This record gives sequence, structure tokens and C-alpha cells, in this order.
Amino acid sequence: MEIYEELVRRGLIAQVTNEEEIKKMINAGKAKFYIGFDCTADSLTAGHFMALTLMKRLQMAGNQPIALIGGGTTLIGDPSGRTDMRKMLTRADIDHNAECFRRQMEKFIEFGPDKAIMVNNADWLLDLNYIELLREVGACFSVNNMLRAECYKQRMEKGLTFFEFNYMIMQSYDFYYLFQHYDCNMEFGGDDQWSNMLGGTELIRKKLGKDAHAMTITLLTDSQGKKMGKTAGNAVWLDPNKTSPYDFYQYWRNVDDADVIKCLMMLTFLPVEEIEAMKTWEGSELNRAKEILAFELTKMVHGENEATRAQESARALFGAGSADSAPTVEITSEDGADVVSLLVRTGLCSSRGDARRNIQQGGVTANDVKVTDPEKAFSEDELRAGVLLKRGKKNFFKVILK
RNA sequence: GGGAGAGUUCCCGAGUGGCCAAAGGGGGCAGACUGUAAAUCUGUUGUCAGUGACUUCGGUGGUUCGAAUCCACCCUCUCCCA
Repeated sequence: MEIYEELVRRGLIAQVTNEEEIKKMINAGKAKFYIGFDCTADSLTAGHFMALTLMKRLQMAGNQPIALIGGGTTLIGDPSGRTDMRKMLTRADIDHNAECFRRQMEKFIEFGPDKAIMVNNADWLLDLNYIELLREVGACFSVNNMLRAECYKQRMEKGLTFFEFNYMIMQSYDFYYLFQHYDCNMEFGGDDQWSNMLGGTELIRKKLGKDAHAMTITLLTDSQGKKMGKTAGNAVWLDPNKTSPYDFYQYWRNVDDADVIKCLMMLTFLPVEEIEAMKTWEGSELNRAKEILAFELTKMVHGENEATRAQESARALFGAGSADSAPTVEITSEDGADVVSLLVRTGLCSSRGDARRNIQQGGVTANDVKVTDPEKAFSEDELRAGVLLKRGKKNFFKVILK
């Protein structure tokens, strides 16, 4: 199966500027494409992960990826699809984030001569001269058209500053720059980037009279239409210090039935046929598919060892067996020996009141025995041996007194 | 620059002097049911404490026995006119 067809079958392609051209180009391994990443946080998220896998898929088909770190554009912040302005970040924050991104990306994509390359748009955006830019690039943009762009729709109601309005121009300029200096002929991005990306191809056509292409990746949304890769508003991070491999595994283990196949298709490298075979699985059988999904993704992000560990912890916790691999928290005698204190200490509960509440509602167990008394305390011997504290069915920590 | 209006707890949104830690919805959390799913139902959702204390309603001062609610100034945002 050729790469383009595979992308289609996996449901990864949302919009393209010229299907025939693009198909020919990427199937032949002739594309030199870029994907931009704005470094608004110090770790990539599950959302970025799909873009990384796409890079890899295309790279495996002989195309050359350019990972663009948005050191410059992040100073502005993309207003696409947002209802409010992003928090302004300082140069130092952005540089730090860019560095974190670089390190994480290197785990997935092979960089080097004739391999993937990494660039930072701070290198050319920061030196732009305002008047020159207006004359050179600004003249090519129609404000009328820009205002019509879907991505500003929400902001037209709430208010959009001139500052942010310029984001599209910066992104377009990136493509224009990469086209000239790196022979980059294609841009990929999330479907919410479509307007910004078209800005780039238009600019290249107007300035250079040449064709450049753009293709968007389907946004990974759940059956309710919400973006995936978030829990309660918090991102699922790729950095193990921000989202532990266990939590990462659990996130995917718990996806909705309706979303498993889609996730397998869009995120994993399992053969399409294999995944299609899973479509026939029904009911609780789908749990197997979820386990495969969780394992595959955790393996890619955190390595096979971590994936195996996460899987074993999960199986132990939900099935029979010991929870030796449970995450452990070491405490000292100063942390207290009562349940409430320990629940707060481990982070299982956000406050003492929260801890009491959970106990009252029957949601807390210690060594698999339900705790009913909020005043319950453990003996030193018990704590030295280790106490397995659970809040609800899925949150647990082993507490050991040092 | 002129005029009108708004800022409430995680979010949306009631609340116009004490009965307000603040309605309602969403979201979150826990329980029941299950398949570590969804849907549904129940409870819960500021902090600390055995029911009482403390902190909260854009900011700072003020009026009052008492303010989210009144006054002054400030900040931010939206809308209309230029």
C-alpha cells in the first residue's frame, strides 16, 4: 500500500490543496514538508504526538521532514479557534520550552543530514523590520479575506487584537521562508491551521509565482467531538515527570468504545489490516483493543519497559494479584500516620476536607480494606511494611515509612 | 476622543444590604450498575475543624452594627458613535 493511500485509510487526512499533486509527491518520497510546533509549554502533548507520528510515517516513505519550532511565533500566540487571548510568554520561557521540545522530538524522529531537520523560526522572524515586512508581505494579504477565515470566527465575537491578528502572517512568512531557503514544498498541520496554511501557499504564489502545498491532519476528537489528549482540561503530556507512564497508559486504556479503532488507526503503527480486523470486536472484547492501544502508545513514548510496567500495574490493580509495581511514596514520621494526612500527602486527595469526603462516601481503601473512620491511623509497623492506599477504583499509591 | 454596559466560586451564569460559602447548569470527584467503556441513578464539589471558625464575589479605600450587594477612585473587557 502506498503511503498516501495508507494515510487516507487511517483517516489522517482532512484537507489538501491539490490531491493529485500531493499524492504523487509523497508517494514518490519527493516531499520536503514542515510541521510547526508552538512551544507554549515545556513538554509536548498527546496532541502533538499525532503530528510526530505523521512525520515519521512520511519519513519512512522517503520524504524529508522539517520540524519547525515556533520560537518566534510563540511570542505572538495563535488565536485560531480560541475564545480568549493566550497568556504572553517571555523569551526565556519560550527558549526553555523550545529546548524541551527538541529533546522530546529527537526520541521519535531521526534528525541529521539527509534525515529530518529542525529549525526555529525565531532565527528569521525576530530580525524582521516592520516597514519592510509590511511592504514585502503585508501587501499580499487581504484583510477582507483574513477576517472571513474560519479560525477567527469565535474571536470576531469576543474581540481580536491586532497583535494576534498578525499570527497568520507570521506563519505564512515561515512557509515562504522555508520554501526559499530549504526547498520546503509542503506544510502539514492540524485542521485548525488550515487558514494559516493557505496564507502561506497564497503568499508563495503571489511572491514567487510557484505552487506550494498544504495538507491538514484530522483533529483527533472523541465521539462527543471534543479534542482528545486532555483530561479535565489538563493535557496528557509526553514528559514522564508531568504525566507518569502509568497515567499515560491509563488515559488510552480508558478511551471510549467508540474511539478505540480511530485511535489505533491514527496513532499507532500497527498494520491497517490488523486494526480493521478489530472492528468486528464487540462489547467487552473491545477491552483487548484498548489494552493494545495503551500498550503501543506507551511503548512509543516511554519505551517498552515502562509500557510493560504500566500494563502490569494496571492488570494487578484491576484484576487479581499483587500491586508490587504500584507507584510508591516514601514518607517520614512527620507526615503523620492517619489516613487523611496520608491521602493528602500522596496527592490522592486535594485537601483534608476532600479526603474526609472521599472516606465518608466509601471511596477509600487501605490494603484493600474499606476505610470508614476518618480518624483511622496506622501503626508504625504497618507503615514500614507499606500501605496500599486507594481512592476510587483507579487512583492508588503505596505508602512506605522510611 | 464621546456614550452605554460588564467583571461572581474550575467554567457558564443567578444573586442588588443581613436568611450568601453564595441558586441553577456544565465539568470534576465518589458510590450503585458494568467491561478500568458509555448511558443512567445517588451523593459530593472554598479551607481548616465533630456543625463552629477562617478566606472568597476585578483592585484599593470608604459608608454601615453588618456589603458580592451602597459610595469613590483605579484596572480590564464588550458594545455604540468617531
